[in-house]
Amino acid sequence: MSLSHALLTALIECPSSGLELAKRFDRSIGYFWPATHQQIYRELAKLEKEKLVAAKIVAGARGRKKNYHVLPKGRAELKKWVAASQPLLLIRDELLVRLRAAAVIDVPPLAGEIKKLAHQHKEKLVLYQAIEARDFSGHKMTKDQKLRHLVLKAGIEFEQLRLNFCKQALAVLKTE
Amino acid sequence: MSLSHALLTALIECPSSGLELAKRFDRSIGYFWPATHQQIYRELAKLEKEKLVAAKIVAGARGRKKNYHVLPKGRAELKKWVAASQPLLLIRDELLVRLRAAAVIDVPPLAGEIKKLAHQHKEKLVLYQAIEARDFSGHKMTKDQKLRHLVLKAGIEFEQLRLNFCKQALAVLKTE
DNA sequence: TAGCTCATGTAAGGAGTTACATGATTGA
DNA sequence: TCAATCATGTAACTCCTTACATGAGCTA
Repeated sequence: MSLSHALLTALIECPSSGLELAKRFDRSIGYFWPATHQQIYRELAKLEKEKLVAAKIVAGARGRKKNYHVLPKGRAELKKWVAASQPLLLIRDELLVRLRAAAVIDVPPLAGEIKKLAHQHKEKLVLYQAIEARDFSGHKMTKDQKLRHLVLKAGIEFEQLRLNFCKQALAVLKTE
Repeated sequence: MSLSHALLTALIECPSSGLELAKRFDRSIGYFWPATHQQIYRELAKLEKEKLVAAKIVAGARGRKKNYHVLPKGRAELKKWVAASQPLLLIRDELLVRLRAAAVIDVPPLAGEIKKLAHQHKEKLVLYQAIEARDFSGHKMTKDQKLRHLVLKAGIEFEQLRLNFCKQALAVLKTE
C-alpha cells in the first residue's frame, strides 16, 4: 500500500486538501508513484476512517474544501512502514513484450511509435534536469536534501536508460 | 492487455499447456512481464473464448492437460497490437517512496533492507549475464536474435541501474 | 493405499483506470 | 445569469495478488 504512505509523506511535508495533493503529486511524488485524483480521494477517505489523518473543513473556500493533516497514529504507521521489508521491484514493460513479439512475427512498422516514446522520455529527462539545477545545485546539503536529490537522480537515470534503449531498438529495427 | 499478448507470443514460439507456460514465463518473458499460474489460466480461458487460441486435450498425460496453440485470429491480433500506440512507461517504485518518506521523518534503520535488495538485484544481474553469454555471444545474429538480445540487455541495464542506486542510497544513509 | 507431483482451476480482495456526477464560487 | 473553475466524489471495470480447492496419475 504505497499510495497511502506516499500521501502521509506529502501531508507531513504540508497539510493539504485532496485536489492540492493531486496537483502536487503531478509534479513531485507522482513522478515515481503516479496517482489520479480519484485514487487520492478514495485513499484519503480510508486514511481518515482509520484515524491516520484528520480533516478540517475550510471555511470561505470554494466547493467543500477539506484540509487534511497527519495524526500521530499516521506518523507512527509511516515510520513503521519505512523500516518494513522492501519487495524487489519487478519490471513490467509493455515495450519489451512488443519487441519480443516482433521477434516471432513479421515485424510491422514500429519505428514511429518508438521515436514518439524517445521524445517523451527526453522531455521528462529535461524536466528532471531542470529541477535538479534549480533545487540541488548548492553545496552542503542536509541529509534530507541528499535523500530527495537521490530520488530525483534515480528518475534522471531511469529516463536516460529508457532514451538510450529506444535508440538501440531503432537501430536494430532499421537493419532489414 | 499485455499479458494476453505475451501469452500469444509464447504460444507462437511453442504451443504449450498452462503449467508449461507458467514455468517458461518464470525464466523468460516473465522477467519483464511477471505472471502467476492463476493469471495465466484465467487469461488462456479468455483467449480461448475469443477464438484467439485453441486447446487440444492431451491424452495419456497427468491431470487433464490441455495443449494450447495460436489461431490465425490470434496471430492477426498480436500483429495489430505490436504496431499499436505504446504508452509511456511510468515508474512506480516503492523504494523511492520509502526514501522520500525517510526524508521527512526520523529515519529508522533502512540499510539492512537496502543491502538485501542490492543482493537480489545482483543475483538477477548475474543470471541475465549468464543467459547473455550462453545465447548471444556469437556473431552474425539474425534480426529476431538481435531483438531478443536487445530485450535481455534492457534487463541487464535495469538491474545494473538498480544495483548502483542501492549503493548510492546506502552511502547517503550512512552519513549521519 | 497413501502421499507426492502434475495440472487446472475458484474465490475474495486490493489496487489502478476511465468515465461520469455533483455542488459551490468566481468572473464575464 | 451563465460558463468556467474549484472541489469532491461514485460507479464500473480490468488487472493482479493471495490463499485455497480439486482431480488425476505415479511411486513407494
